[in-house]
Amino acid sequence: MKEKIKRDAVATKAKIVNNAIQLFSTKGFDATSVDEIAQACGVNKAMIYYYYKNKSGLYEEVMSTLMEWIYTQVNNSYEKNLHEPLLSLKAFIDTYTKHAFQYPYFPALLLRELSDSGAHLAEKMFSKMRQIFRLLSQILKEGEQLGVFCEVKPMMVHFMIIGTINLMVTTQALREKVGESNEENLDVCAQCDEEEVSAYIFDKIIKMLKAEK
Amino acid sequence: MKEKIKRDAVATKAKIVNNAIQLFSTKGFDATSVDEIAQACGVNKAMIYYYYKNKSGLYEEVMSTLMEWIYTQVNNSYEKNLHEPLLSLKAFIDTYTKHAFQYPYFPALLLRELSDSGAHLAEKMFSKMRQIFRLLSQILKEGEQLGVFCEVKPMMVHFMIIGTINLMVTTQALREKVGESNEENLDVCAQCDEEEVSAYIFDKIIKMLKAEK
DNA sequence: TTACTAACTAACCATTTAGTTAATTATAAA
DNA sequence: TTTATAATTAACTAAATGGTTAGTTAGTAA
Repeated sequence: MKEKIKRDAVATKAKIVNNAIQLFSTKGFDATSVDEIAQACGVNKAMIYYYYKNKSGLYEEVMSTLMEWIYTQVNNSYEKNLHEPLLSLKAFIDTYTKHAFQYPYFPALLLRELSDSGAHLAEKMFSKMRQIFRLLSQILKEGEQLGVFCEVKPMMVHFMIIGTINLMVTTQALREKVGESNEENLDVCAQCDEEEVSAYIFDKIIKMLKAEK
Repeated sequence: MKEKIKRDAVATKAKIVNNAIQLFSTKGFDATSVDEIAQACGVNKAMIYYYYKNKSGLYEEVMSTLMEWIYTQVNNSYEKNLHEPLLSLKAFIDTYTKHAFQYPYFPALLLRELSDSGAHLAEKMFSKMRQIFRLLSQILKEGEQLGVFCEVKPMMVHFMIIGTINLMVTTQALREKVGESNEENLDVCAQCDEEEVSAYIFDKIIKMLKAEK
């Protein structure tokens, strides 16, 4: 039988990325030290430099991976609802929301990167972003051609969707806290879960997209 | 006559905050060093610790100041358009957009703070955020009562507005770059300026808010 | 003129961090 | 079994950073 594996390059590398995803997407780039990542996955720090050029290299890998995941999921659900703009759009919003709730720090991370004009942003990930946007554009165009949607700026609609999700996800913990004390009658949607957020956004975006007769 | 002032505590403190605003809102918290701030305003580093408890203390001051500014401006334009939901909303969006374009890194900074559940967030600033939200809620409620707007979740509408602005501002440089090369026929709104962004968002939000008959 | 205080400086310290290196061990091919 | 190489480690460096401190001026009130 196979001896117990003491060395496994593939596994080690995977451990590094996974822990890096966890840490970067929880604390951000600067606040996460390489030592910390190494310790988190019980691997010597030098191993990180063995598998990746440097901290930024690892970071790029992390961001690319996360983006790749979104894209794959969004694309899958798109292909399941070909030429059905309403369903496609619903799936798009659902998928993005789900992913955002799973990695709540990702929006902040992304925004940070964008603020630097993509200075440290891997082109690989950058192109994935464009692909996602292209997909939504496609959905909107089809809807328009079928007379279901009115003419819009896809970029704006895209940002309305993911911008709202970003904020809902990011502020969730905060809103829950405020919701508890429930001072005044301010409704901060403290109880809103993933499905509700997704459904509400879809509902409002649809209203916005409704073709004028 | 008065001799030339060689020491001016008020001016020095002001210099520190102003440069800190500039740097923090351009590079973020971690990427900005205290030495850097001191150098930027030609003041000895120790002075920063003389006037502020520590780096975080200065940061809190900066964030509070920025929030205060938005609130004041938003509130002013609100009071100029009392009981005119449409005008109030327009002013709200205009003001927020203007501020965001002026401090393009602020959205990222804010999102970062929110991600930490406001761990490092000064309560002072936190309450300003709630005040801004309360103001929008008020506008929406009035619109509803006057039969101009339909019933909505203010929190969601709020996030749709500022979430979109955030992303438009943050990605501006990037979109301009992509717009130049203009590969494919993707419209990334590369030419959109402050006014256009503001107007488009207003237009779409209004459509979303239109009362059903 | 003296005494006092607020404003300011230069130098330093302790700690953290990204990144390196030289040595060591496991593994698989010869 | 030997050997080459891929994987791994401990220990290190150099630079940067937040924060401190001892001491110095400039302004002011008695």
